[in-house]
Amino acid sequence: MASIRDVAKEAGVGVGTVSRFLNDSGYVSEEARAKIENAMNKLDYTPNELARQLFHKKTGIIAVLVPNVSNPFFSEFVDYAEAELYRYGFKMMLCNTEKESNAELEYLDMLRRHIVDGVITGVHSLDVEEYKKIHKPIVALDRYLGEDIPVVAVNHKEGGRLAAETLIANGCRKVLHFRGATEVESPYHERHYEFERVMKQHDVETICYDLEWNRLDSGYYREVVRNVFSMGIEFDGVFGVDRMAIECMNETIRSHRKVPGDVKFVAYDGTYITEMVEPKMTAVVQPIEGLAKESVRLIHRLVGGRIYKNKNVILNVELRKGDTTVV
Amino acid sequence: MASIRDVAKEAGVGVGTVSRFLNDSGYVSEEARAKIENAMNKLDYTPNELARQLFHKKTGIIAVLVPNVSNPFFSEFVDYAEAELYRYGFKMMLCNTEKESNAELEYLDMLRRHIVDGVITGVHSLDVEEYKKIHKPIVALDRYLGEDIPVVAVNHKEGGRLAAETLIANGCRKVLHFRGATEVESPYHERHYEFERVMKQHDVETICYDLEWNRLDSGYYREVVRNVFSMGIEFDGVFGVDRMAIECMNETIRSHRKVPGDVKFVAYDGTYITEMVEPKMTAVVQPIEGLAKESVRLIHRLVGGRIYKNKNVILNVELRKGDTTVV
DNA sequence: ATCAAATGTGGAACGGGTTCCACAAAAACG
DNA sequence: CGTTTTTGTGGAACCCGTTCCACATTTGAT
Repeated sequence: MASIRDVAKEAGVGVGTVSRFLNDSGYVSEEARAKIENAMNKLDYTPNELARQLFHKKTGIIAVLVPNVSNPFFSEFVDYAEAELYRYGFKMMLCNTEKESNAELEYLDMLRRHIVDGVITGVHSLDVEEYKKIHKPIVALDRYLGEDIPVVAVNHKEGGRLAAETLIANGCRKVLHFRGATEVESPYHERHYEFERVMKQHDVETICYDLEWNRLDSGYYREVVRNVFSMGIEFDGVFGVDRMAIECMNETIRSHRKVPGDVKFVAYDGTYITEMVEPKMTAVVQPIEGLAKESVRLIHRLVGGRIYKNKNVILNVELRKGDTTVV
Repeated sequence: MASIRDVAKEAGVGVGTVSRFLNDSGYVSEEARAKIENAMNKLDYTPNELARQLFHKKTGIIAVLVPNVSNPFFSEFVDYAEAELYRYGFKMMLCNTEKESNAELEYLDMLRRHIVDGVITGVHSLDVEEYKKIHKPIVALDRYLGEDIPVVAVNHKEGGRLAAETLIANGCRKVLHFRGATEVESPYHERHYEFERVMKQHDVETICYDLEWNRLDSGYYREVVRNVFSMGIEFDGVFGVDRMAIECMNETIRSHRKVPGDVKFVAYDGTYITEMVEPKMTAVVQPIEGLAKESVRLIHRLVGGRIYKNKNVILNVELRKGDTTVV
C-alpha cells in the first residue's frame, strides 16, 4: 500500500507538498498539482485515514447505544440519527447493550481509547456514577446522567395527560395502565405519574401493571397479556407502550371484544407499528426524528468543544388519533 | 493525555517494557510490573487505540450496509449481526444507504481508507463493477456482487414453492402476487419465478403487481394497496413481502372481507411484525439470525486473511403457519 | 530600484503504540 | 567452573499523515 512518501518520491516533490495538495491547504503550484495527481493515479494511492485520525485525535465516529435496535422506537431513532450524523460528516457505531451486561461499559470505554469522539446513549443499565467519571462528549436520550450530561427527551408529562384525557373523553371507567419499571430514574416515568393523577382527578379507576425493567422483547409482552387475561380482569381502556398496547389489543380481539366498541386503546410512542395494525392505534407520538436530530446536534457541539452544561432539550408530543378510540 | 512514554518515564523503565506489559507479550519482571502499574494509575493512563490501529492497520470495525434500519428485516439483521460481531471482538459501523445515492460508495471507500476492516452489504444500488474493483473483505447479503464476493442468502426458490403450495392447499384460485423489482440481479427473485411456476403448474391464476425498486417505505406499500383496491381486482389469496402483505390484509379487513375466510395471506420474510398483527400471518420465514451469524462468520474469515472464493452460504427457509391461512 | 508581501517548497518533528535488535544478568546444564 | 539458555531491558526505527519552520522565488507597491 502506497504511502504519502511514495507519492512524493514518484512525483518528485516533498511530502509536505503532497499533504497540502490533499488537504487543499497552503500553497501548491499548478505544476506540482499535476505531478502529484499523476503519481497518485499511478500508485493507486488512498490516504490512510488512521494516520490522520492519530494526528488529529479524532475519528469522526459517534457511538449510539441502544438496548436493542429491533425495538421499533430505537430502530427509528437509529435510522434518523444515522442520517443526521452523516449530514454532519460523522459515522455511526451502533451498540446494542441488551445482550451483555458490560457491553455498555465497554462501549463507553471507547471514548477514552479515542475510538469514538462521542456517545449518544439511550441506555440505562449502568450506574450514573460511571458516567460522571467520564469527561467526554455524551448525550443522553431520555435519561438523567448527572449535571454535565445534556438530556434530550419529550415532554412526558404532557404525554401522560394527553393519554389520560383521551381515554376519559372516550368514556372509559376502568383503565388498564401498563407502567415501565419505576426503579430506574428516567424522564419517561413522568407520563405514568401524570396519567394516574389525571385519572384520579376524574374518578376513573386504573389498574396498574408494573412491567419488569429492561424487558423489551415481544415474548415478554405476550406473557404479560396472557397473565392479565387469565386473571379475568375487566377493563374498557388501555394505556401502554406501543407493543404492549398492540399485544393487548390483539388478545382483546381474539377474545371477541370489539375495538374500539368495548375497549379503547391509547399507545405510547407512536412508532410505525401503531399504524400497521388494524384498527390503527390512537397514540401519543414521540417526535423520534426530532429526538435524533437534537441528539446529533448536541453531540456535534460537544465534540466541537463548546461546553453545554444542562442544555437539555425537551420536545413536544402529539396525539395521533387512530381507530382504537372514538374521539 | 498521558502517553506510553510518560508512563515509562514515571515508572523508570523503557517504553518497550511498558508495551510488553500492556500486551502481555515477552518478558516483564514482577518488579517492573509493579512500577508500571503504579505509574499507570498515577497518570490515569489509557492506551490510545488509534496509534495501535495505525500500526496494525486494523480497526476491528466492520461496516454493515443496509438500505434502512427501520425496515424490520434489516433491523433484526442488524441486531443479530451486532451481537455476533461483538462476540468476535468486532465493532459495528452502521450505514443506511437509502437516504443518499452515493452513501454506499462512500462507505465502501472506508475500506480503502482503512477505517473499517470489512463490509457486510445488504444493499444493491451500486454497480457491481464498483465492488469488483475492491479487493478487500466484503460479504454480500442476498446479492450477487461477482465471483470473489461470497453471498449469504436463503433458498428463495424453496420459499417461493412453499408459499405457492400453501395458497394452493388453501384452495385459492386467483392470487395477488406482489413482486420486487426484477431489474436488479438478486437471489431473492427466485422466489417469484418459482411461485409463478408452481401456480401455473396447478392452473391457479396469478395477478402480478411489480413493485418499484428500492421503495421500502410503508407509505409506498399503502399507496400500492389503495391502487389495487381502487382497480376493483378480485382475489382470494395474496403473496408478498411482510409489510406489503400486512397492508393488503388491513385493507381487506377494512373492506369487510374475512381473513382467512375470503382471502388467504402468505407473507415473505416472517419478521416479528407478522406475529404482531391480528390474525397472525402465515409466513415463509427467513432465518435472519442465521443469515447474520453466517455473514459475520464469513467476514471474520476474510478479515483473518483466509481467502474464500465462492464460498456462498445458502440457508433454509421454513413455513410458519399463522391464522391467515386455514391449512 | 527597493522592500514588503505573497507564493511555493522540502523536510524534520510529531502523534502514540509496536516490534525488533543488541545487550546484560540470571538460571540451568554439563 | 564454563557455557548455553532463559529472562529481562532499553531504545531506535517504524506505521503514515500533518504541521510548522526555514528558505527561495515571484509579484506588487512605492
